Amino acid sequence: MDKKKILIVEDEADIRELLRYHLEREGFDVLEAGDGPAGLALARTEQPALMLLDVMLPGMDGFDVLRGLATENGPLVPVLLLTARGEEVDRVVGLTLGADDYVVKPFSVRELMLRVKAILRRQERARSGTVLRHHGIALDAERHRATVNGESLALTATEFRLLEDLLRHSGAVRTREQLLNTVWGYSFEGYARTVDTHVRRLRAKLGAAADVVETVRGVGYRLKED
Amino acid sequence: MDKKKILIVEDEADIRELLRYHLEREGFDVLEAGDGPAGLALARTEQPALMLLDVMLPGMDGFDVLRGLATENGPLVPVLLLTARGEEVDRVVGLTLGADDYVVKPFSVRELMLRVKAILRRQERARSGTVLRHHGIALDAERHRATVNGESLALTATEFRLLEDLLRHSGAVRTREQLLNTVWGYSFEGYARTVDTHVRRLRAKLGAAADVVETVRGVGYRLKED
DNA sequence: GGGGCTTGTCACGCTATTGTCACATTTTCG
DNA sequence: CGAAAATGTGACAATAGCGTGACAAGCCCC
Repeated sequence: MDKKKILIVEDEADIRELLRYHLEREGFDVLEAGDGPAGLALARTEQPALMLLDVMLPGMDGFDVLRGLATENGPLVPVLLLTARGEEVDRVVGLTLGADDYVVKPFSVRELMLRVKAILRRQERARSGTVLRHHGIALDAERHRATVNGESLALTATEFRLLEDLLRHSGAVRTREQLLNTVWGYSFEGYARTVDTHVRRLRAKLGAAADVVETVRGVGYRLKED
Repeated sequence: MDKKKILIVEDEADIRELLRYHLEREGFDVLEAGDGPAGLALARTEQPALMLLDVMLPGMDGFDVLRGLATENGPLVPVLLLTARGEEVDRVVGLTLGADDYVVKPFSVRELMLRVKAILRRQERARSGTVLRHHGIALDAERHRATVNGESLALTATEFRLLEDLLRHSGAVRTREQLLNTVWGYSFEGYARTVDTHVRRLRAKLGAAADVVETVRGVGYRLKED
């Protein structure tokens, strides 16, 4: 549940490979389908966060897939269309059918990634309130501001993300592994006890509220329950 | 600075000439581009009040230009599309991509002028009263004017959009990625630290208010809270 | 064609941040 | 009680991140 799933529906294996490579580098979980029916099935069962859908598919084409995903309020899954240059008709039908965006082949991978992230961010924004609170601690992710009983904390970027993760799971124990994955990122290859040091620094800055961050011996850390 | 700038992107010189003549007669400042890339460049640097964009361009077509202007909140510049007769499909895509209106070729000059003025009026109305204020900084998006404590700032187009974005999200941290997406557009392929340079230039021009633009180390930039 | 303006990139230098280690302290459990 | 395991602590060297000055390319206007 940590990594977001992205589904690629595309008949050319080279392109799937290319996309998979870049998406995984960005930390996404990648699913692939080589034709329409397989894509539809995966979209239904896996409920990916986004689907990259080629329009030109043998047999069942991209639009058919889009129609298959249709519900009363748009497709079941957000869709980014991959269309061929000059096929203006494609763009129209696609957007009419509820696709979120499209890119024209041959596309710039960089731009594609930006659009993917923009769609996901839009999705995210729609459902997250921004201020997390717990035991006198308040953290506003958007403003990047954290306070204890109203007093502002001067946290570094890493400390901030650490506190944010703990707050998002307040009450639950977070293992060092989990913290490394979410706070430092999956690609971080380092000593698990680095976490300890940052917890210490965080506690120091929390001052009076330092004991809100509890150590669960043999497991990890958590925020004190109510 | 009084006259509004209008950019024409059109490959046929006759039509450019015709449009220029009538637009100047109406008191507009006219810029011209004969192809997509030149048009994009001018739109970015000159920030015209409106762009007349031909859909059928050799090489990079009108839609590509529109997409090049795309940011997270619509095109960088208002666009009126010039499409060929009967290509209704075009206009759907265009409007979906954020164009404000379209005119079918061959068009009546009179009608075109009316539409141009209509868009500008709409823009005016939508943006009037949209004076963003924060810590002594005032930014009037409509007239492209920014002041600090009443004193006018001589900002370039990019600096202006940067300040505008920060003001629209005042207090919130904007990452370099986000700034690149909204200020420069998705199709910008460049160095993230370009942002730093523009922040520096902006700060220099802000003079005494320079410290209103805060650096959030490891994250991005934001405007100081109240 | 030249001068001025804007823009994007780069290299350099400085500093806060960061990851790691060695050692101290606490807890667990035989 | 004492050893082993787990965590806290202080120190430190490397470096990531940022500010700054400089510069070349592109474009306008004259």
